[in-house]
This record gives sequence, C-alpha cells and structure tokens, in this order.
Amino acid sequence: MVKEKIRKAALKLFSEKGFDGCSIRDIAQEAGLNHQKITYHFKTKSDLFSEVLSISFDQLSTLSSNLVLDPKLGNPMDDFKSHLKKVARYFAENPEFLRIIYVESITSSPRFNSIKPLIGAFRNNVEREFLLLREYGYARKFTLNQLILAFSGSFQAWFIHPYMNGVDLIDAEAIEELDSYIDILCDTHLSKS
Amino acid sequence: MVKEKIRKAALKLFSEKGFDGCSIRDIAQEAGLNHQKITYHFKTKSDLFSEVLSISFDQLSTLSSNLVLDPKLGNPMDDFKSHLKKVARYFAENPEFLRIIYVESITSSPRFNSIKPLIGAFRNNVEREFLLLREYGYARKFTLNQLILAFSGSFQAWFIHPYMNGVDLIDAEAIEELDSYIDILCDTHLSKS
DNA sequence: TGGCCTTTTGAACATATGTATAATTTTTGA
DNA sequence: TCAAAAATTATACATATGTTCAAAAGGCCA
Repeated sequence: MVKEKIRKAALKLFSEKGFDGCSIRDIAQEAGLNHQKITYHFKTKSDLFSEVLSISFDQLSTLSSNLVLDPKLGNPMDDFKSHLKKVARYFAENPEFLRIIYVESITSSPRFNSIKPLIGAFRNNVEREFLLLREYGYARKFTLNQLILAFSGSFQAWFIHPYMNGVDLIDAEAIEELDSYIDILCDTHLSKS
Repeated sequence: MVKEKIRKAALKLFSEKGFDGCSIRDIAQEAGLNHQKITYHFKTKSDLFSEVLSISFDQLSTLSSNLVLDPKLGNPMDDFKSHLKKVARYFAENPEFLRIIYVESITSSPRFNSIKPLIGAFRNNVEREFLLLREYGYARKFTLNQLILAFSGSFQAWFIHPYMNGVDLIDAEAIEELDSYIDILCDTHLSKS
C-alpha cells in the first residue's frame, strides 16, 4: 500500500539523514514513488513526520501497557528485567525511532514540541517503574533522577553508540549479548541494598 | 576578529539546529555579518564545519593529555575521578561539541567520515584508561565493551538528556551535582572487586 | 604618496526544495 | 453501467541555499 511504503521510507530516511537532511523527493525515491504522492497522502513533510513518529510511539506504549510490578504477583526485578528485554528488542529491531528522537531533541527542533509530551509520558512511566522498584527495596544507591539518567543513558547507548563508534551492534549475536547487557545494568543500578 | 565570530556562531547553530538545519546566512546573521564573509574566510560550509569541530577536538585532547594512572604516583581511582570531572566540566560549559557529535554520528552524515578517526582516537584513550584501571583491580564487573558502553552512556547522558526531557540540567547548581553524579558512576561501574 | 595585497560588498546564478494546481486516470458504490 | 470520489501525474511556482565573480574599500609598507 502506498501510504505504508511512504511511511517506511520516511522512517528510514528521517533516521538516517535527519528531517532536514532528506527531502520529500529523497523519500519518494526510497519508496519508489514520485514525490507528489507524498504531498497528496500526507499534506506536508511535517505531517508525514508526525504521523510516522506517532506510530512508533504507539508501538512502544503497547509494549509497556501490560507491565505489572508487584511482589504479590511475581518477582518485581525479574518482571522488570524481562519487560526491559522486550523493549530492548524493539529498539534493536527498530533503531530508527530512537535515532530520530535523539536528533530531534538534541537539535530541539520545531517538531520536537509535539514530541515532547510523548517523551514526557514515557519518562513518567520509567519514573513510576523505578519508584515501584525502590519501594520494594531495589535501586537505593542513586537519587531518582541520577538513576533515571544513568540507567537510561547506558540502556540507550546500546542502540545509539554503534553509530558513534562505527561498530554494528545490531546483528544476530549482538542481540543475544543485549540480554546480558541488560542483566548487568539492572544488577549494578537496581540491586537490592 | 571576524573568523572567530564566525566560528562561534557556527558552533552555536550547528549544535542547535544541526548542519542541515541552519544555513550560511543563518550563521552570518547570528554573527552579525553578511554571508559572503563566511564563504570568503572558510571557502565552503563543510570546511567551516570541519574547522570548528577540529578546534573542539583539540581542546578536548588537551584536557586528556596529562592524565597518568599509576599506583606508584597516586591513587588511580582518585586521579581518574578528578580527570573525569575536568572533562565533565568542559562538556557542561561547551555542550555544543557533544551535541554536534551525537547528531552527526547518529545520522552518519557525510561529514562524519572525517570525524570518525578523531572519535576513534578518543575512544581508544577511554579504553586505555579503563584497561589500566582493570589492571589495578578496578572495574571487573563488566566486560570491557559493556563497561565503555554503559559508562560513557551514563556519562554523556548528563549532557544530552536535558535536551530530551526538556529539563535544563546545565545550570549552576547542576554543575555542582555533576561531581556527585560522577562519583556515583565511578563507584557503581569501577569499584574494586 | 602610490602600489599591492587583503578584505568587504553587491549582484547574481544554478540548483534544491516544499508545496500548489489542474488535468487525467483509477477506483468505488449504487 | 455510470457518476462521484479517490488517486495519480505533469507542470510549475516561490523561496531558500551554497557558491561565484567582479568591483570597491581598506590596510600595509616601499
């Protein structure tokens, strides 16, 4: 379907080149279409961007929707770890999303204003999860803000730094290593005191 | 001086808008000059970018040049911590550099090819420092790669994530907090086993 | 002062880019 | 089958952008 082709190409190019680094015509070529189709189906370049990104956000929030951390219903740390691995797998398989978010936020682009509340909501989720864990005795080494900063920094580095170092961490064996990376992150940051 | 004015404005705008997000005319306006001066003094936009960035790299490598980690000459961990705090202060006071590096690497821009070796050298330094620390008994919890990824992820998050969360962590009191953040990072990642 | 180099400025060019319009084709539903 | 709606295409426009060029102005030293 045409709209889907465009969205896919846009997600790819926005993440690889940045919003300003690729043109509508570039995206059209990537999708194998002429550029007028894009204007027809998505009105403006910004609208295309918004739509593409909100889909990614939806996928991501679906991932988190069924997370429950309650000692009465299981082991909170184990549940959190396996939830985190699910999220990690999503990022590994869809690295475009995080790349776009990083670039847009760092350059505090005009588009970022519409993204900000979504990121805020996401961060609130993270905060809530960490608070719960602390309530159950985990993660007492850091202040909450330090914890979030340090943990998500390390976590996201897995998906971002490959591009910095030129190393491809998103191949088959890397995805396996990812699980152990997360285990270690949790053990160092969130261990029971 | 004209060239300096241009460099300063360029560093600012490249970091705030990205290379593709700002024009030569934007930079000229920021510097209070007409845009032809830029072409005259720096030939092309890419050349301006390269020059601006290589200056930042020079400043950064100057910071690291006098670091010695040797138990015979001091406490390696203490020396490393205070060195790290120096680097951190630089990043806090010159956030442009890291922002640019992130954006350029994430979008793997054409310009990134010329940056890559410099980043590689920087990473080699980090690797060498961590290897030394491990030699002296520190930082045994992680594999070397995990350590570098996790540590520098957390470290850099301090300077990058404020833009993501819309929170300003780079104010006066934050700079004081930074030292304690680094202490904790070192304690969690690099503690003696 | 006068000649020479550097710098500044005005004007312009070719291209890239986001978007609009109108005509045409295709699809849809009664 | 046929009219209305949706989708595609060709054309084009206005602007932004990186860069060039030649003329003018300024600075330097004999």
